[in-house]
Order: sequence, then C-alpha cells, then structure tokens
Amino acid sequence: MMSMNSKQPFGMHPILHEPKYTTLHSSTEAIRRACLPTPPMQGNIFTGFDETLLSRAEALAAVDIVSQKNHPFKPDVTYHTMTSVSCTPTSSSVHLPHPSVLTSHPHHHHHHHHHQSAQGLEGDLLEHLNSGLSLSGMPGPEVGVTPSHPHAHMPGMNHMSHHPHHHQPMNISHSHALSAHIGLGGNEGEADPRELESFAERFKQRRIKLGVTQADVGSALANLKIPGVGCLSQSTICRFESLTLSHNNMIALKPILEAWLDEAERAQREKMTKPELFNGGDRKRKRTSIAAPEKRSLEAYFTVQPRPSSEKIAAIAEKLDLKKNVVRVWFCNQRQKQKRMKFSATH
DNA sequence: ATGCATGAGCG
DNA sequence: GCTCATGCATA
Repeated sequence: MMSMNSKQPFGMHPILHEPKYTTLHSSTEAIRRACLPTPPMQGNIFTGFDETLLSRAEALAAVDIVSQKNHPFKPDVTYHTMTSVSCTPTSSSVHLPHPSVLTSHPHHHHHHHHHQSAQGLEGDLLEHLNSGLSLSGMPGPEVGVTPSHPHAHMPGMNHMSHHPHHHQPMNISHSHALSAHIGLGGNEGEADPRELESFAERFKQRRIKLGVTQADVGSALANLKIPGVGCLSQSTICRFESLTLSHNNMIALKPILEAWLDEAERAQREKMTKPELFNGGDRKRKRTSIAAPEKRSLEAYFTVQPRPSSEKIAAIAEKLDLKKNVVRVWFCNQRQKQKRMKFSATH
C-alpha cells in the first residue's frame, strides 16, 4: 500500500537565488597536494585496486586531518574553507521573493583555482581506478578537479511538481536577471552576514517565546499569502536558525520569516492566532543509512576526488556495495555541505 | 538536528 | 551530469 504520497500541503517554495557564490572550494586541495601519492600498483580489477586505493585514500585523508587538524570531515557545514575567501562579495544580493525576482547575473566568480594540472595524486589514484575497472575504458575524463565552475544559475523555485497533489502556489518566477540591489551599498556586496546571524538568533528566540515550533512556522508561512511562498519544512526553519543554509538561501528566506514573525507577534497581541495545520500523508520515503565503514571510505574518496565521474562512482558503489545512485547523491550532498555557508569560517 | 533524496534549471 | 533549495525520515 502505499507508497505514494499524498501529503504535503503545498509545495511551493520561495524563490531564491541569484548568482552564486564564488567558488568555494576546498581545502582539500591543499591537502591533497600535501599528501602524495604513492606509487601505483596493483593491477587488477577491483579487488586489488580498491583496496589499495582505498587504503591510500584513507591514509591520505588521515594524514591531512592530522596535519591540518582543522578539517575533520565533520558534520555540518561548519567550515567553509579557508580558501574560499575568494568569494567575492558578489555573492548575493538580496532578493526578494517576488515574481519579479531579480537576480543579477552571475558575476562569475573566477575560479581561480586551476589547480595544477598535475593532479598527481588524484590523477594517479583515479587512473588506477579506471584502469582497474575497465582498463581500457575511459581515460579519466576530467579527473582533475573541477575545471571550472559554472555560473550561477538560480533555480529558484524548484520543485513543484512532484506529487500528485500539487497545490498551487506558484512560484516565483523564474528568475530573470534583473539587478536589484537591494540595498547594500555600492556593490553588491552582500547582506551583512552579521545581521543575518543576529536575525536568525532573534528569530529563534522570538519564535520560542511565541511557543511555536519550527514545523509550525513552516506551515504557517503559507498563511502569509506571500506570492510565491508556500510553506517550508521544519528542516528548513531549523537550518535557517542554525545558519546552515547557503548564504543566498538565508538571504532569500529572511524577509519571509521576518514577515511571519511580524505577523505572528501581531496576531499574538490580539490573541487571534490559530494556525492551521494540515497534513496527512502517507508517504514513506526510505532513508538509506550508510554504515560507518562505508562512510569512511566515501570520505576518503572524497578527499581525493570530490567529483568523481560516473564510472568512478560506479566503481566506488560496487566496492562498497552501495547503489550507484546512493553514492552519487552522497557526493552531491557532501559537496553541498562543504559549500555551505557558515560565515563563521569566512568571516 | 541531520542524513539522504528529489527535482528544477542549466550545461 | 551538476548545483541548489528543500524536504522526508530519523537518530
């Protein structure tokens, strides 16, 4: 039975982004360089190859951790990397969730990183991987690290079409590029991380004072009837409060949450609050749980190559006995985490 | 509070 | 295919 869902209230999401931030990359690189590869060896297929590789990768990872002491693969996003500084200020300007969204264009960030082409380390390891796999398969495509970063696109409102139920809020626009500066001075610098931080804290404090849960806030957002804004999940509210969203996302959500807060406090004043909750559902998504050992391996691989090619992902999946998609998603999420803004790191 | 997942939009 | 914003499920 089951399996489908019928839940969810609405599905809309606010708008979002704009240009992206600049590159963020990571410190891993430095680390990688630091560590070095060892001679290649091995010669067969997975069996041999991965063990070797893995050990090596893990060893490397271990090394860097130790030497850096700062870069544990820890959880959360707390670190942004030291290098990321390059982030230009351009990152974001605030934009509102209107259909008229603005978004300036991407200033591109330059990615300054070109890393050495000599990705000795990664190259080697990866190549081995390839060879091991298919030996004549593909030459590792871009094994090197990300060549460049794209630009920013702003997907803003993404999904809306998922469930059968749809609700209709619309989204906000697609962003075109307009530039709106939202009040920063001069350049688009960005919204003061500083204020964002204090707002998040204030928000949480007042929310609690109102006796409202994060989930309540999320659902209540729909009642604000802000064009393009539907409800948000408890997760998102939580992440907002803990600043574990991307900078652009934080900026996009701030005005919305601010509006909710004002409204809620106003309503409270007149005691007329009655949030409506709805929900019901029958959806059961399964959450795959990756065991610690596998996770460790993934982290080790990630250190060496944060963006493995499809073939590499398949090889890793095979090796760890995980579904390829699970591995692919894990890498995507890992990259996202590394990028997250925790201004703390940068500021 | 977080891990894994989905999906839009862009290459 | 990736990146990003978000969400369900869960520890």
